[in-house]
Amino acid sequence: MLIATWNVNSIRSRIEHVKEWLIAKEVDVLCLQETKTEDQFFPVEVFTNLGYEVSISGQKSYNGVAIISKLPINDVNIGFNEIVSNDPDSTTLSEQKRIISASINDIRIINVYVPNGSSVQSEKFMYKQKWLENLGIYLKKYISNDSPICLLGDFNIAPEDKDIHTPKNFIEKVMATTKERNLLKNALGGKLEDVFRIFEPEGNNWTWWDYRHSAWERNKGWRIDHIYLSEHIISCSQGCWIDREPRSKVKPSDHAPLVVDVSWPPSENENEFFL
DNA sequence: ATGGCTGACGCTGTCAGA
Repeated sequence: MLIATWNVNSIRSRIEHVKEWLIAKEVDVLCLQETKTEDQFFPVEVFTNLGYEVSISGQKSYNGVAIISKLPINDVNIGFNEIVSNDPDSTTLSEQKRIISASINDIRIINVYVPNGSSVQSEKFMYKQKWLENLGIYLKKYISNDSPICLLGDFNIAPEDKDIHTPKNFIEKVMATTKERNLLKNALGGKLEDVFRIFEPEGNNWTWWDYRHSAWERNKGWRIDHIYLSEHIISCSQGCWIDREPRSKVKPSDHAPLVVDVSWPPSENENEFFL
């Protein structure tokens, strides 16, 4: 089972890239961020024609998340409200369309587009911090249920210095601050693991290259898109990789897709082994 | 080399992203 995340920077601008990629790579579940369109304009039929189901939460111009799945999509949650209902911030934090989750193949797939934060002095950085705190409350509900969880998306955070091409240029800058790194770590509750780092423990792996300064040509990137798995699935993961091919195209998204391969559900024999 | 691209909106500029 292949599960992927991709910030496409406008689904309507990127539809041909996404379609070609899905056909070529045979991904089962694709989570998109920055779709940048209202639900009524999302090109749903492109995906249903390929045999996928689609769940979307979009808005005009900014943000927007979607789940595209070959397997049935059940029990969809949009925004924070349904899960974090007692927090007054959760309503405000749900106005920007940045989180959608669903049950697919008995895995809780949680697709997030974490706010960028702009700069550490800005209001937007406060918003990012509140958003991450709310994500922690949201995740706690599923973690306490003992649900298999796949949390994935654009986190707009480099978890470690080795996730930045030139870390000395970005010390305590947005996406690299101790504050947001700790907020993300706390939100994960010690229960979700960054699966890419299991297979690629060294540095020099990027998922985002700035459009400016020929960052792609010079391979100056950041690793800000991640997939986090709960212990149920982490033991079933067969590989995790960044697919750089779509980033090399003409008029690309500034992000590349990140893919995880999981053997799920675990086979009977594997269950016996764990018993 | 990180203020120097890209997309949306809607109009020839402005906002936001990261």
